[in-house]
Amino acid sequence: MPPLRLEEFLPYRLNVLAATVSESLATLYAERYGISIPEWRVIATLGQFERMTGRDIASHSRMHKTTVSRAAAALEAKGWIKRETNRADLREAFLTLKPKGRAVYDDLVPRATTFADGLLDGLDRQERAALDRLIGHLMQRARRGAADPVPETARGCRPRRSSTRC
Amino acid sequence: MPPLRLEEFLPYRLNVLAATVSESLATLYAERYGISIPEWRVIATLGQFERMTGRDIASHSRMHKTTVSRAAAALEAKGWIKRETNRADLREAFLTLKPKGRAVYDDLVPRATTFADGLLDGLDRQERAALDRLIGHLMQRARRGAADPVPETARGCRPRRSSTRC
DNA sequence: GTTATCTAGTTTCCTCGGAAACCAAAGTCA
DNA sequence: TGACTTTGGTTTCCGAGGAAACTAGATAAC
Repeated sequence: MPPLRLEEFLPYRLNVLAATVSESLATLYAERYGISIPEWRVIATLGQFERMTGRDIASHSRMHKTTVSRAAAALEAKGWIKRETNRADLREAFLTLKPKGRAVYDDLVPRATTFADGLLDGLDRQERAALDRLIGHLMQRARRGAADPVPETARGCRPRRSSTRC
Repeated sequence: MPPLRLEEFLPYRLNVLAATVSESLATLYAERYGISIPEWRVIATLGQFERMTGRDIASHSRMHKTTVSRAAAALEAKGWIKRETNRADLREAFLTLKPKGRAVYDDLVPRATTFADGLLDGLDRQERAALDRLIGHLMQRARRGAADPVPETARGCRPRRSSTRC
């Protein structure tokens, strides 16, 4: 049996890549405003949609609801976002950016965009399109549990854990 | 200024992709042997190189040395790996798989390979080659700090943290 | 040779964030 | 109406792992 070469193993490579990119990008958020990535994601989501409940932010940004809850609490404490209880459903609250939060968003977005552009630098249109499609493809496969033959009954409560993946 | 669409933001997509893939794959390791990903990486590295020091495992698998230390301790406690102090340098120890560890490796490798193949399923040769090159390209750009114009002096001690990235 | 620096590896401390429990408000069904 | 369930959100608890401190051995400088 040929040994597995870890450095060529796709899940491993994807993970190292994502970690490297994130590490580099997190520096940008952290060193300018001292915000965490969950906080950035909440800001980014609110910047994009104006007004959202925690539940919707969680589903759109693919974060755990507790993560969103904590990030939102931190942002509210800083006075960057506003929380308004929904009169029609008292369980939930609409979150919106306050001017200070909007200012942070407006400052970070071009930097984030520049960063992402830097990653793509040197790739032509076809390659960028290919990247786009490939990520979509892999995402879809990964979501379907890839090659796992696990019956439906065993699904639905995957163990979540670990930041160092693969 | 156009708002940033988080779901199209490359670092975010890479991170969600890596997280999804890892989550799915981690199930495979965990449900068969109850091992963590750091443990898997140590096993995979030793399966590939036979005999390595903790330092080398850390650098090859891109894990923090404390993570390797703990994973190795756990594997040693299970009797899956053997630790032999290097007589020529008493600080370090060579790690090797013991038969039980080798058996786990031999069982997991084909499953991991099948999983990775499942991700690539439906892609032709060109697309697979493109994926390979694109990951390499992005990796290289990300490592160079992408588009950050930060002077050299400020580098070298990036803040590390957070598993939910971007 | 002795002192200072460096390095492999472990341990301690602390933060992050997921799981599970929990709370309060809806929704459902009799 | 009242029990049971479901859902948005928070809190409590705990495990993972990075930072920093530490140990012990190696290397360099003098």
